[in-house]
Amino acid sequence: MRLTSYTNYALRTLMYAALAHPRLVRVQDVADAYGISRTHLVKCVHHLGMWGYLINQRGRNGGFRLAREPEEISVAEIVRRTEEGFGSPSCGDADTSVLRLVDAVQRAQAAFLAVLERYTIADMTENADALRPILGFDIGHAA
Amino acid sequence: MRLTSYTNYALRTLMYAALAHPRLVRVQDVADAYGISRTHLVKCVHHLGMWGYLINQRGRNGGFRLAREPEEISVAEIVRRTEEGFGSPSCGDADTSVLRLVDAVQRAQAAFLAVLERYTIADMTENADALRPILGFDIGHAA
DNA sequence: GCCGTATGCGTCTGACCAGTTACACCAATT
DNA sequence: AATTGGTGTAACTGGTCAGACGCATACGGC
Repeated sequence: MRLTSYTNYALRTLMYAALAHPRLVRVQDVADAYGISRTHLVKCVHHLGMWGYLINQRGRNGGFRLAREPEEISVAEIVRRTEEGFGSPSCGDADTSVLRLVDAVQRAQAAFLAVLERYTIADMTENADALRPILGFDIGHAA
Repeated sequence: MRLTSYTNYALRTLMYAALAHPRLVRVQDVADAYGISRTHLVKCVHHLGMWGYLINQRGRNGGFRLAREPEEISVAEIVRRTEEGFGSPSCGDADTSVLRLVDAVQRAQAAFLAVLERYTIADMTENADALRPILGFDIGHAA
C-alpha cells in the first residue's frame, strides 16, 4: 500500500514547477533538488508533458513549465494517471462479483482518492517561503 | 497504490478458515482453491498463527483454524500487519514537516484504513453459500 | 543569412533491488 | 511410516535508477 516513487516524483516535479511559475525549469534543477538521477526524472517530465500538465521546450534555454494554473491540478488527478493498476487491486479473477473483499478494497481506494481530490498543487506549495530554500531555489544551499 | 499479494492471500486465507470454522483446514486446500503455490502460502499462514489469528497444528491430520471469531477480525487490522510501510509512504527525508504532500497522503491513507475498519472477516464471508462452490468446498467445481 | 557549437529534452540499454513464486528438504504429530 | 506445517535457497518479474547517446533549438562568428 505504498505509492510508487514515480508518483512521488511526478507530484514533486509539479510542485517545483509551480514554485517557479511561469518561469522555465530545467530537469537537472529538479533532479538536484531531490537528489535523484536526471535520466530517471526525464521520463516523468516527458509523460507529464504528454498528459498536458507541463509545456516542454527543447533546445538551448529550454526547460518546462506548468501548462495549467496550480489551483486547477488536483493531487488525485496525478495519482490516477501514474498509478495505473488502480481499478483492479487485489485480484484478477472472474469471481470478483462474489468476493466482497474486492468490493471493500475498492471502497477504501475511493476514499483514498476522495481525500486527495480536495488537494491541489497550489495547496502543496502554499508554504512557498519555507519550501524554496529546501529546494535550493533562490539562495544557494551551501552559501 | 496496490496492496501486495501477500495481504491478498492473508485475507483470503482467513476467509477460507472462516467458512470452515471451526473445522481444521490444510494449506494445500487453500492453495488449490486460489490456484497458487503452497509454499508461498505456508509463510503467510505461519505469520497469521504467530499474530494470533490462526491456531496451527502440525503433524498428521493437522491444519489450522481461526483463533478468534470472524466478527472480531477487521480487515484493516490485517492490512496494517501485512503492509509494513504504512507510516512513511512517499518520502523518507527529514523535510517532511514542510512538505504538505506527505501530510495529504497520510490523510488519504487514514481514510483508506477507516473504510476497511468497518469490515470484518465475517462480512467478507456473509455470502457463504455463493463462496463455497467457488472455493471447491463442498461440491467439486467440475462435477 | 548560414553554419558550427552549446545546451536543453528525449530515447535506448542495462544493472540493481524488492516482491513473488517454486523447489527441495526439515520438523513434528499421529 | 505417513502426513501435515515449517524453513532455506534459488529463479523469475516488475519497478527503480544510472549512463550513453540521439534529437531539437538557440546563440554567436562569419
